[in-house]
Amino acid sequence: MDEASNLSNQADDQPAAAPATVEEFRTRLAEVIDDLPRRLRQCAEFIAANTDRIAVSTVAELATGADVPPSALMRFCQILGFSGFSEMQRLFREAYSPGWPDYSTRLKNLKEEGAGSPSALLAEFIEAGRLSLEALAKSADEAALAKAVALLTTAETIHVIGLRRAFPVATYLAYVFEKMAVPAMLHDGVGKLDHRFALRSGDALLAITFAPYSEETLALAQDAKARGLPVVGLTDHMTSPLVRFCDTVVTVSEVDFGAFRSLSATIAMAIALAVAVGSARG
Amino acid sequence: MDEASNLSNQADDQPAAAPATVEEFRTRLAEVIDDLPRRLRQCAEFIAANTDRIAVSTVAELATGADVPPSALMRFCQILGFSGFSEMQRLFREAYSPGWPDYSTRLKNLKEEGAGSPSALLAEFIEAGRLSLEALAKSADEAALAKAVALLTTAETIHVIGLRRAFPVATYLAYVFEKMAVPAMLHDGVGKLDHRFALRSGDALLAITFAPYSEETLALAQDAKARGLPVVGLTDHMTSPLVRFCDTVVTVSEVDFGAFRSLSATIAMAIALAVAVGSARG
DNA sequence: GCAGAAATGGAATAAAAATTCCAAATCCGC
DNA sequence: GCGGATTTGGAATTTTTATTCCATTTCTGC
Repeated sequence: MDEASNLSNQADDQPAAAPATVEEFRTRLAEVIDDLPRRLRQCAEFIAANTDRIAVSTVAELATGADVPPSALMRFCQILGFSGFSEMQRLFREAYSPGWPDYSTRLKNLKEEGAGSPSALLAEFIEAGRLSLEALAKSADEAALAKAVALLTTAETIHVIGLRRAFPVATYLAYVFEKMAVPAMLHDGVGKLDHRFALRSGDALLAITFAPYSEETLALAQDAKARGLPVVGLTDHMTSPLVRFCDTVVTVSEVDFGAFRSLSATIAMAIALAVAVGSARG
Repeated sequence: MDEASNLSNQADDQPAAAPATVEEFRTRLAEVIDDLPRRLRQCAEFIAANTDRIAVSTVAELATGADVPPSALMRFCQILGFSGFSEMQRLFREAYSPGWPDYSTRLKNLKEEGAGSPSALLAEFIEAGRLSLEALAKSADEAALAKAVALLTTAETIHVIGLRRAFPVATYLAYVFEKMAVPAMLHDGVGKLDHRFALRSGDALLAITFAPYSEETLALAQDAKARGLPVVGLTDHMTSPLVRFCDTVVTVSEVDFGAFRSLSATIAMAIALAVAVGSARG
């Protein structure tokens, strides 16, 4: 085929499937950006840095911004698989979510529904989650996190335990490890089996517990410690009883609303830990 | 002055100052909405409820949405003080701020700071969580949430299902229901038992799934629906396959970073739902 | 530095959108 | 229910915007 002889690996010899989501769009953009001629790369770079303006701009405006003629921008849209600019813009217009009314106004509105209404509760939990995340951003102990990653990276199997309120965190960790092909075992307490003998030399334990601390979690951590296995703790405070069984402790404090916590910060910390371990293991 | 004798207090006798900010716009809208003839009021109401779409829609689209002819919408823009629709749209296009993060820039920064450093990852997940929570605050559908609460409040036993990525959410819901003494059953898929016959008349199902949607969750929802039980869905998009089996759907979209999502917004929504149901049941 | 291929800029054209205008319908005070 | 004023719907018009096309320039391999 003669059309196949031009350029190298991208889509001008195929029917060209247009990205259907913003995510696909970004992937496609990243794929092509490196082997694009000068003007088209200018388009790509400008678009990558101003994706948010596609929905509300005209071809001419974007072309001016990228400092290219409109026709170059049109060609760029087609290379990405769209029939033209309009089709690309439609994607962003549909995906668009408004930047206003701004967050605090909207929270106020939600709360005005009346105390105890579902909307008001939602607003409270959103707020609690956000405060927790902000607190974590300020207080995270980078050294402890780095050490935890190091310990878990060299482990053969990672054992994860977290019960009651910590259980969702443990299950999410198990999910992420699974996806990243890291050997991991979730200790879920089904059938009151503690599976303590599944912890073998060379393994490590990642224990998660918050006040009021679970007996079972503490017991497993103690056992692992006694057998000389590395133990990483994820808990709420340095005074937690878990601390004394751990080689490294990562603390996360959640702002709670009523009797329940949002878990936002805890989960953010947990994924960061898991993904860092997954990447380090290759 | 004869022009001054028509209508009462609004601007058709003045040179008509167009609102210069979104806030002024809202004030003006509130001022005029009450003494507007039928069609124009329809415009005003639709615009008030969909202000966020002005920046990304055409006259025809908005007119269709408000169920008025385009000319009515034009007149409406002029009553508000704009020369026409375009001028009004410009206000919103300029005020617009992006609803999604600028990934390419961020990913670049991350690479420069040393890819996958645990702290950098943590910062990313914190940011993703924060954005998700803000997006939830802006986009939450209060009516759907209220309806979901109502359905679950009258149910005898609440059945909760959510697998894979949704599993942490399901377990947290189960935990909250347990703490609030709400009869609930978590369908966890242990032993590949689907426990579908545990759903009895008078019960309700709360199904949680995100793309790529779990077969098992969809199957259970379908089964419940077929048997006439109320089904509440918690999913990522109105186009989710779960939607067609549900009586009410609550959607939450998470900003993801890399392949993983923070779950912050989803969990905030889930707790709000659970606590609202728990309180309503007394 | 030459031939062929690819890329580019800008003018021409097509498509889509906004805006105006006016005849018909509706409302309102008497 | 009559006459004047207001409101309405939709077709016609104008303006803006997207898209195509092609002559000119710039690369690339020899």
